Amino acid sequence: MLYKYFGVCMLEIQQLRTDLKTVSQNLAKRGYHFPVEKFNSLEKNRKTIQTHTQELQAKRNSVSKKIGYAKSKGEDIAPIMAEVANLGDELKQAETELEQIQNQLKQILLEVPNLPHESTPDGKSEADNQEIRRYGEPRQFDFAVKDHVSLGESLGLLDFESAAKLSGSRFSLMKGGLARLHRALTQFMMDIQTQENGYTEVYVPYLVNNESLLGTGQLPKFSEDLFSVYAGEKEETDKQTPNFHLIPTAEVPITNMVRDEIVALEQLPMKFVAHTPCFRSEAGSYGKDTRGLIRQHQFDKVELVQIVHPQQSYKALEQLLGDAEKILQKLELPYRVMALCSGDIGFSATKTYDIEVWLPAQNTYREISSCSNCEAFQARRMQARFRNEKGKPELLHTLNGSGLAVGRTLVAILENCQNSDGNILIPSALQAYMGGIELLTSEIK
RNA sequence: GGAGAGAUGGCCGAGUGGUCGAAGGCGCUCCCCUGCUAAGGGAGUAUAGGUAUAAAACGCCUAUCGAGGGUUCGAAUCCCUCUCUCUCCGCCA
Repeated sequence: MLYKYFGVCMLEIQQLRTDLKTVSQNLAKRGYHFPVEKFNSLEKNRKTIQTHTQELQAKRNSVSKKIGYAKSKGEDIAPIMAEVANLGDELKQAETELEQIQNQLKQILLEVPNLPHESTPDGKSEADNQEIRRYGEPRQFDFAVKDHVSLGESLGLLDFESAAKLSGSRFSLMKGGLARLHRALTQFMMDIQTQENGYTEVYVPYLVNNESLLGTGQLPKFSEDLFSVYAGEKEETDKQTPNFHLIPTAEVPITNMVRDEIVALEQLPMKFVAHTPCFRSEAGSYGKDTRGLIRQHQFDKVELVQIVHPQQSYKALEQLLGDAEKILQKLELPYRVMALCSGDIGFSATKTYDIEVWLPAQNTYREISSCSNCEAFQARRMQARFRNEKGKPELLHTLNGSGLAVGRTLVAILENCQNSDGNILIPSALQAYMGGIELLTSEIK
């Protein structure tokens, strides 16, 4: 296991060793400063210690073989034994040293984000993201628009007070037609993705272990964003390490399906969709989107994951994006597609498109989906491979995207489809999922 | 929760202290043979890391038989802990 660690780093360890300059320059584009000096000195040490350790191991192995051989011939083994008298201690010390240094390297490498793809625009923040296209025209209202909170509350269908009583801030409680609309939306999204876009529906665990989160890149760096779960009654002192974490996105369980697997070429591409709740601590977002359903500790999402041949991943990204867009098109909600800049893409991504839906009450577009190609970044961490054309194991490429965030879609429907009387016109694509109801009012059970 | 059984390469499966990285089979690749088809013969076929190199191939070395520790000159094999799977009993939506 000692030598397995480099499998978990972000890049080929070879690339880091031979072309560190380019790598750190690329990382700088996304605002990450690779600790070059520290890495180099650790690497130098690693090299010396590893060589030394392996020499000692080789010696031990050859001497042990000699002993076995001599013994089988009935020869005296005492002189050979003397030869290796203190080899054991020396070896153990070297192995320990090596392990320590490997661990230090591993710690550094696990926190290194993915390299931005060449097509990812350079930039520092959200402000530098590039608009790719727009769909639909924001509707012109001849009355003062309400935001989704006032709409929901005045209909008596959205109850933040109860949610706060039950759980606290950043939770919500929906009733009647609104709760049904929420359910209808998820069904609608799932049906489109499975029946029209070719995704296979999966039902996944909502509690996952550390390895899974390490695999997709949420750990070790972003543990403060997660909710932890400690099973059963435990002593306080045991509570250091959680048994599970609640998933922040279904990307984690779905993508990890291929962790430590070698899949057959014919199985590619793999396309999965799941509807799950997502749980995020939203640490560090104090004061941001405090009103309404936009930023919650718990929200539902329909998640798309593709596991593909490396040569296909950018084509797959465009396809995945289109699959997510289709939902908004069918719901007739105006949106735009943004290419995130190097400073704004997520830890595991090389390239990310955000879909932003029009919210009239905020008079702006807000993120409703994020579609990313992670190339081999997650696959390397997960040791997720396929057997390529030459029969050799090769790292897969993984992609994920929301198709869509259900709560935010609900917000968009409320705000975009509101009438002057505060009732909501249900998009025609959803009416079948609402038992034919066309207008959302306070009356619906 | 109680009692038992198990985890070995892409797959199946042998292996209870020494030249075992692992028999045999299946699958796969290449070659030969056979006028098709089927069958047969031969060779090859794990992964990762290190070393060397401009880079690679070959070679050499190291690690890996669920995971982690221990015993030993030497562990797939013995001991301990954990995880997972299976069977039976109990409990349970």
